[in-house]
Amino acid sequence: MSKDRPYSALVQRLKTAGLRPTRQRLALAKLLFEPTAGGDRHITAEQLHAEAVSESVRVSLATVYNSLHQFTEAGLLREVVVEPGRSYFDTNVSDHHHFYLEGRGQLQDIPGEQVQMDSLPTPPEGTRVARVDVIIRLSEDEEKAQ
Amino acid sequence: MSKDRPYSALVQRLKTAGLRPTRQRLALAKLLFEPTAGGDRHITAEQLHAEAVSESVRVSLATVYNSLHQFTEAGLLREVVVEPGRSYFDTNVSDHHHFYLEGRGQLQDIPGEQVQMDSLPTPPEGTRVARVDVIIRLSEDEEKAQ
DNA sequence: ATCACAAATTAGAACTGTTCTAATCTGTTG
DNA sequence: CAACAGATTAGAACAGTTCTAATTTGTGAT
Repeated sequence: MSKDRPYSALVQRLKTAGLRPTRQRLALAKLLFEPTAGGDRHITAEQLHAEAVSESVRVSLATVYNSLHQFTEAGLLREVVVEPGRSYFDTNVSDHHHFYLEGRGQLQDIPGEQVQMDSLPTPPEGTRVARVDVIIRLSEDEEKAQ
Repeated sequence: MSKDRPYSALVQRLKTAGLRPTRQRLALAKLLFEPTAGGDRHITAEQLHAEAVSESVRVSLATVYNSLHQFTEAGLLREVVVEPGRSYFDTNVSDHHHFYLEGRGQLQDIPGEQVQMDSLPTPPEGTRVARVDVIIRLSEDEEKAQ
């Protein structure tokens, strides 16, 4: 009875998204949405899989990919593309943008308000804006001068 | 004598970039920077290779990749990442941003002035801004309503 | 509880775009 | 035109992701 109490919020979240709360999805959701050290996460499929394995959650890489895409479709995650051949998934689905630290392959949220753009151009005929991505690419600052 | 006259500008451009003007590089540069129907290009390595082959330019895919990267390093091209597992190369290296038509995988330039952002956030300690990428993702507009 | 079935998971193969390797060829300089 | 660094090449290798077909699991009805 008390055994599955702590999961009930996540179970609900999955059900609402139309996803059966399986052992694997639950475990992944827990890793994604209940990080020990609070804050939003930016994680790749392989990282998440490694994390799951290291916490003795038995789940295949294929399921990690499936789940990440399902969560994304359900609006629980957002996919961020910053380098070719690797997708990041962001647990922060609110309106915001990113710093990307090129050397480290590290993403960091920028709160939405901190990037304001006036005058978005009007999209071409027959299209509408689906999303605006702003990526501020950072380099490690070698020069400590001044 | 007059035979290689038309190439001299490109030859010069390659030399200036520290690249030997080989047959392959010259042919690729021609395809990239002298498009028949003017305007800037957004092209992937495989597209460029296909184009070269279809114009009977004998060049390997490896060389296309090498050249694209060398051109990029030399500042003749700019790499644009909009979807995982595929890199686009943009012949427009001036300060500007992009529309990306998701369905078609098509990129389109937005002149720099048309996207103005006030208040760029200050980058984290020890880093500096290398570049700012703005990608306006578009969907095909199904609804013609109103 | 148990059944029946759709849905989910799985291992591993397959696939895609890219990079690497080691052999061959080519542009440049003297 | 010789010599050699630099460039090109085919094909293998690689990384990340998706697919496939067999197996397992969650759910709703009984």
